[in-house]
Amino acid sequence: MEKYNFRIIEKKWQAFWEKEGLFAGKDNREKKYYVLEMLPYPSGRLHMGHVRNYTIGDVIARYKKSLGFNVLHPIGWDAFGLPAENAAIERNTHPAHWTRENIHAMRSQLQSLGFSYDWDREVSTCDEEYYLQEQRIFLDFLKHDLAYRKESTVNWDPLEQTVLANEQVVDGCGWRSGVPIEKKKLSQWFLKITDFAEDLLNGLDQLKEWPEKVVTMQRNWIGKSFGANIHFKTPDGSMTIPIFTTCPHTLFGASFLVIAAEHPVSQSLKNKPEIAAFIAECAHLGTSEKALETVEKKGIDTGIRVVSPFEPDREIPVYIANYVVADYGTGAVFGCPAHDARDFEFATLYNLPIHQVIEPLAHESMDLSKEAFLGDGHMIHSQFLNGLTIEEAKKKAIDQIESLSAGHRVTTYRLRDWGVSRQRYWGCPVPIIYCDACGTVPVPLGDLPIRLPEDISFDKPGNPLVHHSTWSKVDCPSCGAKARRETDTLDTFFESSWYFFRYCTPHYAKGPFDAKIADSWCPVDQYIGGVEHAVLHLLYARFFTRALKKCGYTTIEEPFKALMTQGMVCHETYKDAAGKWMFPEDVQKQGSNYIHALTKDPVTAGPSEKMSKSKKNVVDPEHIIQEYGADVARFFVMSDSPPEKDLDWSDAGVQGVWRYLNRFHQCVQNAVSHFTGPQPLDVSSRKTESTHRLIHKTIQWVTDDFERYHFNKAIARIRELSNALFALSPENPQEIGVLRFGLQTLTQLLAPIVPHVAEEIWQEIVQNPSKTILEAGWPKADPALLQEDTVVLGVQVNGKLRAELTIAKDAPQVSIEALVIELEGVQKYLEGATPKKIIVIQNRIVNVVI
RNA sequence: GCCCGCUUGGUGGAAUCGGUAGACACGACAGACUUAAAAUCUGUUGGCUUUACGGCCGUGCUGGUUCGAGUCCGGCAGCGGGCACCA
Repeated sequence: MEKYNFRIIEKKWQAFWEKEGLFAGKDNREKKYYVLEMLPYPSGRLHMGHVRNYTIGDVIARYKKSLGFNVLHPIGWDAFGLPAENAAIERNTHPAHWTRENIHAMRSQLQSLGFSYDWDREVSTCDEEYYLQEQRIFLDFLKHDLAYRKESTVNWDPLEQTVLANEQVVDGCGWRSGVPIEKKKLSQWFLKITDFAEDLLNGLDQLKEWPEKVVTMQRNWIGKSFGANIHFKTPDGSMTIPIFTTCPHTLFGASFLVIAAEHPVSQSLKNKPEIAAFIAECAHLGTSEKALETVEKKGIDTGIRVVSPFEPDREIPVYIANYVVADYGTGAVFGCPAHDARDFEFATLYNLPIHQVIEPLAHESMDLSKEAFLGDGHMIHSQFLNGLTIEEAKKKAIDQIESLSAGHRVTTYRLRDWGVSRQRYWGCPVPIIYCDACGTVPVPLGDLPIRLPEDISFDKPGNPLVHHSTWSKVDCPSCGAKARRETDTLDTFFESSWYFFRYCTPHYAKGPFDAKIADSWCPVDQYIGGVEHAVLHLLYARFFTRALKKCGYTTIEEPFKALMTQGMVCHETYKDAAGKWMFPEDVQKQGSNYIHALTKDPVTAGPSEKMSKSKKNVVDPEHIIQEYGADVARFFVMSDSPPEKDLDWSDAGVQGVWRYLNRFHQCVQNAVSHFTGPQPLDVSSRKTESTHRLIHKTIQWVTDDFERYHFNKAIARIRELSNALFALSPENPQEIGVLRFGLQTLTQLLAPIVPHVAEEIWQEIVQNPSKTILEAGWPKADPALLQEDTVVLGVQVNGKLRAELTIAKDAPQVSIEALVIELEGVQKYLEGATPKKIIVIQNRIVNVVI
């Protein structure tokens, strides 16, 4: 078989589409459709995860275009960030240079995959054009009381004199220095996302086209909870420690109080050496919640004793503990070991009493010598709460606390304000000036953008902006005195929180975007990206949209109407005889064993895992495109798994796709020479009649599957139709009409997935068409041909399949019952008896119960 | 640790509403073509059992609801994602 020349075809059509401007989104037109894939970080080269993400988006974009939508499908670069600085340090290059080279390489890779991007809208967040607008947004947030400054804790590497990301903290030590980290308080910029906590929570109900799991994760992240602030006092009443709890009903089970190391009471005891040492030890834990929660529980008795408002005579100890979150609630909680797992662990460690206050319901089991009881039940050993359910007891306990003036009910959110300050060079500078006389002064709009200096060095530890000899030295815009610039830059999530608006008017200079045009395109109709962004990026973008609305930039509230979270791309892992990871391309398969391609030594294959550089189980998209072409790569990533599930990369599967596309191409080559003049559909034979029906059914199935994004199923249907069409003979005059119609339809159904070869074949079948295949529209199924007049029913006896019955569609129940008991397969089990019951489900199944 | 998912043949997956488990593909095996190989084409392919017809078992494990469970409910195990400075 002659292979089709993808090298020529793909280049040819990519050039044609670009010349014709086929994929330019046209502003202010009806029937808009905005499809967007998550903003990529320019890490250097495209990986398979990108290929999958962008192919899904492109298939949707092309499908919608063929349905006649005015599609907006832009792309850009999340170009600020930590990896550029790491590269600068490790390879002695400049972050800007490294980033721009990466963008250049990745752009040409994207182009070689034939994605239908409107390249005129490309944006890079590190471009002055972009971050100028970002500084403007920041100043507006400041004006509208959405940005403020406060102290917060960071991971500090004492050797490198740098702030570390949680990712850079390994086992409590700096990843480069290996020195135990410390917590350090810094004054930083925050955005008031908590102002919108309730609104962000309520908005989730409108997101009907988001995966339920993402909505749930966001709901839990916002973490609205009802509870109480309760004042514990020292017996002499000289000191009060307020605590927050969502379990006020277990107050009679309290046997200790735990406070965070950062709590003012803890800090006030630093003069005691053992307490100071413990606080210092807690500081090595860093700021990540995971570290706090998984650390071995540890505490130290402060010597302070307090009493609960309900039991003024029972003193309980106050401990400083390493597992208390300082920023949540009041940084202090009471411990009820009988009914909280963490408190139980702590109490067991320090021999603190365990008071049961909930009596389990009959079916629940409890063993307080082994673990806390967390189930449902009724209150006991709790004076006025005895006998109540948990819910009743919560309410009554808080009422009582309020009447004693010992606290009050509160609604809290787990959500904290968003810290956007980063002590790094490669980010958007915060447009603020500090003046000794005037304080914090916003940079006047006319002075924007605050550009990053180019002459920087990473020789010294810390932020190069701080070390720069002149950059931060400015005159105060307000009084003219000597002042200094803010040297912090913005979190890169800031850039990705509004880029989808910028795409609407990517070169707009008067503001972040033209409100009228942006509102006509937004919200994004379909957003596609990794589930790892389920909370942070997506929540920040939802917050930003509300904040921008508050500042008058938009009328939109929810940025993303529908969301799809695609799975990861995985590959088998390989290790050589020495146990070192190996690239798949260096491994050969020999029978059922694997060997080293060069040395022929045996190789052990491990489980399929997410492709990662560290395990070397990566396949470079570039190689696939070189060897098989973009269409094959696109087809494979769409065919093997549903988009939201993980995809296993398989070289054999790729070859299978290559064979299929060649068969398809060959079939068309064999047929086109017979396409002469008008060739009416001849459906007089059984074969052509059933194939004709199959064509229409396939249109229907594929359309339904595309609408639901079940691309792998759509492709299975396409394959089935292909198998039927490849079996027809172009030499047979009776079959040629159906074959021609079938191939034409097949090409249209394939066009969103394999656009290059489809466009080429379209030319050959339609012969000098005036439109591209997408402009020719999407095929429509004839409803009359979708109906079948007979159905095959499964016949069960006691739930087990024993026979089949072919019968007219919608046949009446009585006639089915009569026919079914006569069937040989049923008679065999009936043995002359009458069935107890016959259950008939129309057009599906019959169950004979005996 | 907490929150959220996932688990179906040798492999990826299909089964849309509780109704015939395994569509479609990969791999494997057999055959055709070929001096031969590659490529291509045709056929078989969940497991056990039976000469055959057939029978039994089977959707991570376990218990339940139902005429009927991959699908619903309870418990358990394994794997993955997120946990606020990676993006």
